[in-house]
Amino acid sequence: MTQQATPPVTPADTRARILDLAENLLLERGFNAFSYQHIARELGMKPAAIHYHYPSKDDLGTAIVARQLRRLRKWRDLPRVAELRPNQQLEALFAVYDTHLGHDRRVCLFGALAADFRTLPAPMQAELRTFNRELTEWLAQVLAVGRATGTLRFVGSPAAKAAQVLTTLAGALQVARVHDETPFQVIVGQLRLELFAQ
Amino acid sequence: MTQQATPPVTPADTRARILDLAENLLLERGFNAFSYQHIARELGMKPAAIHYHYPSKDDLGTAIVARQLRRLRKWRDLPRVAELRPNQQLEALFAVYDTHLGHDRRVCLFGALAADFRTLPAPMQAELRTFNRELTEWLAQVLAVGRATGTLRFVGSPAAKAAQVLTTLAGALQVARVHDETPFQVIVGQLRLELFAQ
DNA sequence: TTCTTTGCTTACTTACTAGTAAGTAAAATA
DNA sequence: TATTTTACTTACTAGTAAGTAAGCAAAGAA
Repeated sequence: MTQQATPPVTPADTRARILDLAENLLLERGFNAFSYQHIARELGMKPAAIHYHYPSKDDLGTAIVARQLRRLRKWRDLPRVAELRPNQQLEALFAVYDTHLGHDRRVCLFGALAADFRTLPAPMQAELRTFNRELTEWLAQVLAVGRATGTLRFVGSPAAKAAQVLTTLAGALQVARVHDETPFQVIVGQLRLELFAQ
Repeated sequence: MTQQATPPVTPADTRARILDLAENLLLERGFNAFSYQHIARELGMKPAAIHYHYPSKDDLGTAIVARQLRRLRKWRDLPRVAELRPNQQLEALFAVYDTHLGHDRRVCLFGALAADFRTLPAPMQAELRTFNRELTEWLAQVLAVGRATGTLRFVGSPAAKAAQVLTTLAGALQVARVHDETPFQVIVGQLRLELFAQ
């Protein structure tokens, strides 16, 4: 076997890889069901090495949510997304949730943390609240414009509809985990049927 | 202080009280965030006493879900529920979820277990699948009759709508936990607005 | 070239986890 | 009344959790 030309793992890489692995474990098993040992083993390191980068599990958990919040803001403001018409923006949102299915039926961040919410460190709770609030506000705006321009259809206030749709999407990924992909597709199909005009 | 005339705690009581406490802890903190010690402390007993009644945590967890399944079947078949008209049956379902809010914003069984699903013992997973399936089938029937008799209104298949509504309700309790009661009321209000004809 | 910082490992502590085995007092049964 | 069963406690095992402190090799900076 000749030596593999794998690029060297820089310190910054390690920090990011820890965060990636932790996020994966969080979305697959929940915050209280993964440990520094799980991460360390997959990285071929010792648990203490993880503590070097993220001193406490609180820090690590908070970093995961903070990164997702940064990603949300970035995604939302991407020209590719921001310049779409409302019905296409909604379809783009569905696509994000659909992606989770492909990744071993991972639930979304909110769905992963809501049940264990009271056992989470306070900064993590705060970040998750902000995450959910900003996402809901964004969707409410999308829905409002969509209805005004005739590409989307619903009754009630955009804010209420946005809260309902996001809640349904988070729940749909959970149902997919418990059963299989089918109920997720059925539920999102129902959302499409109701929301898209014509 | 004169002696209190508290009724004696019978063995059967203890078993039920353990199950009650465990269910409470499960719905408040998640399956992986409570231990036999938590239960024992609140009962004024030693953890080993809990093992006497429920040898393993798997047994205890499975017993919780099995009891909820029995309760669902009992509730569903209650004359007080079974003899209602579909729109009233739906309102009765909403009332059950509303009750959770009053109990310290407990999430529902499904919402409590879905995220950690992969870390659950197999028998617990099986019971939860049955629970969710039976509840969905019941609601699908309610919706089908409701639409046929003109008291409920929706597009698409009753099965798809039932899956969507239940998913939304489970998610709404999770949102209530992360924020406060308001989003739950908003979401259920939206469901009422859409489902109840006129 | 020396000094400092970085990114770890080794070795450890404290606390908690599920679970077991043996003993015991009281109640139920024969 | 003697025996067994019930419902525990005490005392333990073995494993895992988060977290810390000290040491160390390599890289970077002075």
